[in-house]
Amino acid sequence: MTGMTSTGRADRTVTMREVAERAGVSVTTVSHVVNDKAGARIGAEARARVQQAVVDLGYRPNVLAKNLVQGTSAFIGLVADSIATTPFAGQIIRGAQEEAWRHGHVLLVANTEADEAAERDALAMMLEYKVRGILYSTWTHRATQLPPALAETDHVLVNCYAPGTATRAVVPDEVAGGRSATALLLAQGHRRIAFVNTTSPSPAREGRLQGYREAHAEAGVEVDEALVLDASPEQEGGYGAAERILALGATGVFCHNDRVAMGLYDALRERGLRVPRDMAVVGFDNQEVIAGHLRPPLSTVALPHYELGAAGVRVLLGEQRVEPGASLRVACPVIARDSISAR
Amino acid sequence: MTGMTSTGRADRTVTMREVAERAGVSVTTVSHVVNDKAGARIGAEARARVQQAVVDLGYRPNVLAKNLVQGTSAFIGLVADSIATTPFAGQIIRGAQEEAWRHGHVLLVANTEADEAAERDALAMMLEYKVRGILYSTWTHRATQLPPALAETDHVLVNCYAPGTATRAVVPDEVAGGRSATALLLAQGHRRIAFVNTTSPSPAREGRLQGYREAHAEAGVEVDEALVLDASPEQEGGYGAAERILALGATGVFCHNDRVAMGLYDALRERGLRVPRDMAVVGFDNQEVIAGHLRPPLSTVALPHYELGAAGVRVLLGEQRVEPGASLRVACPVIARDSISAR
DNA sequence: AGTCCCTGATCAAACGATTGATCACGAGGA
DNA sequence: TCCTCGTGATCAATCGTTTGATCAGGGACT
Repeated sequence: MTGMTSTGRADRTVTMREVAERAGVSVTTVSHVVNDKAGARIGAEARARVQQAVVDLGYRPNVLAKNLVQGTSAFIGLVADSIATTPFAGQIIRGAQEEAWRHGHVLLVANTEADEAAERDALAMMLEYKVRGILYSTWTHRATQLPPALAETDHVLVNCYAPGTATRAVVPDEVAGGRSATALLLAQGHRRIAFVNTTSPSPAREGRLQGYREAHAEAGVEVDEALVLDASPEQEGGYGAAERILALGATGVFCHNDRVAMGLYDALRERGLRVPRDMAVVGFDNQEVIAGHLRPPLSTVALPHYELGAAGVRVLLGEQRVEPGASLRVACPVIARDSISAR
Repeated sequence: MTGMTSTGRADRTVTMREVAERAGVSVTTVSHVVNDKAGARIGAEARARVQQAVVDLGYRPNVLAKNLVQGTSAFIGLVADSIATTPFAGQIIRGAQEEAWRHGHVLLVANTEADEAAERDALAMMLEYKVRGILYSTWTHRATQLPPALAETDHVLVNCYAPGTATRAVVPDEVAGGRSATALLLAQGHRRIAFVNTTSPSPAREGRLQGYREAHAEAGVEVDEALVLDASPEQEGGYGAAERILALGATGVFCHNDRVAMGLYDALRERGLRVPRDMAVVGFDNQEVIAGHLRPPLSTVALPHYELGAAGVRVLLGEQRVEPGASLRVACPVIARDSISAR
């Protein structure tokens, strides 16, 4: 426990008692000084001696001991079904971590890769660490079932929701996002706007479609249902949808996501068509690696992953109120680039 | 501390003493049963009573208390200069987290976004939690300076290194990676292979170039230095390099990364050229969103981010030995797709 | 001189576990 | 009958803090 490591560093851990001895005071006094305890009466001289001893010895308080006696921990658990299969899931973590940090809390992360046993273990571990609460998040926005252990502590759902329960959730506002994306094209004067939706049922599919319709309604433009297509939500889907889109006489396309848009770009280019002159394109997700660097850069709507994580923490800590069973909808910001009007 | 929350869940935390009382035994006995303590003599009957009490009460051991008395914590700190600016930094976290988990440890993550104050805070927090050690990681593979606080505990560098120190590091094997990428093209019979390197000095730049040379040497092919170009390491760089590459009469290109390759694809397509018929292309990074979904899918070399994180943990825990001051080089796997030979 | 009240600091009991030492007791051996 | 030994379980100290209660020693006031 004590001694030198292979790298020659002393790893003796300095305790409060040692500080007290060196400063010639009691541990109580040290505690008071270190924590700047309000209402504690410490003489200027003793205070100085303690502070000196702290730096001399390189004392670091032991948070675990502190937590133990205070009965509170500053841990927040984050369980994710997949940390990094997708680029932006990381942003949820980052948002949660930074927000937790701001409130003096520490994030305990576990990725379960949708493995039920791993999930059970992760939850058990978090409960053993007496977390203040748990954020349960999924990679895609979707409905989910809650593991029973979650009931043992406070919890908030992030990027998912549990229908029919009293659980609070934080999710992206798909409808408003779809509306924004469509409005972007409508504002450029487009009237025949194709929507390449995903084939898989999800809040994103339903929500963005509804947004597409609402935007048309707001602009007083009738929707031609034939313009709404389905395609697999990847480059291949967009590539394959090009033919149909062109046949429909659309002048603008709202793609379910940026990858679909990327595939569509390829297909258009192969036909000698230019974006946005021959076809205006809007994506969804703002997947940095893609959207910002296509030719021309893609207009899109961002999924607020960072904000989802951060808001989740705020809800958990009671900083932001959400009714039991309700979902907090986080706005999806519009990122306008050159794919809708040449500059 | 005790009571009902807004979600109607009891958050009373059950202690070992309560289990002991219900089972009619001492806490010592409970401890022995719960931990399956070898050498402890417990009668079958008492053991059963304890186990029953544990499930009845829903007891969860308090790890913090356990750590305190045992003087060890199961925490490993991971400080990253940027968790999610890049898609794959998340993989380092995932690798570290899962490997830590496998060894019964828990990861404490902090992202500092290259902010020195944040970094100091993060390190302080980790030291206060009495971490077993710290993984210090950077987003790009590069040399770095170590913050002083790192010396207070055991540590390993991940994806970076500190020249002139005794610190151990885990980094990708850039040279071997560059060699593999080039060999892929050489094996297809290409003899004039352009290399679009990055403009910014880095181990990646130097290493991959060296690998490019070594592969040629191994194949007995002379390198025409004119074939080695520099370009900004993004889509734009690849797009802009196309002209020069074509002028050089190259039949294959090794791009510094997948994004460069993506830009090059665009430029080639605009000229009516096909990959790989007219030009074979190899990337680097295996950035999933891009490489797997270009047309045709891009052959590339993967950066082993997951492995870097996992290996970092193993080195820290002494599972894998690395000499002080040395770097463990992790292989970069080749991902062969259709961009080098049509199928 | 006695009382009251600050001020500055210490005492000692927690917190929830682990663990070496100890104990009660009945069986087996001499 | 006495001693030893093995079994099953408990005692009590400990880990590094926090915190309400307590204390010593002066003034200031009556």
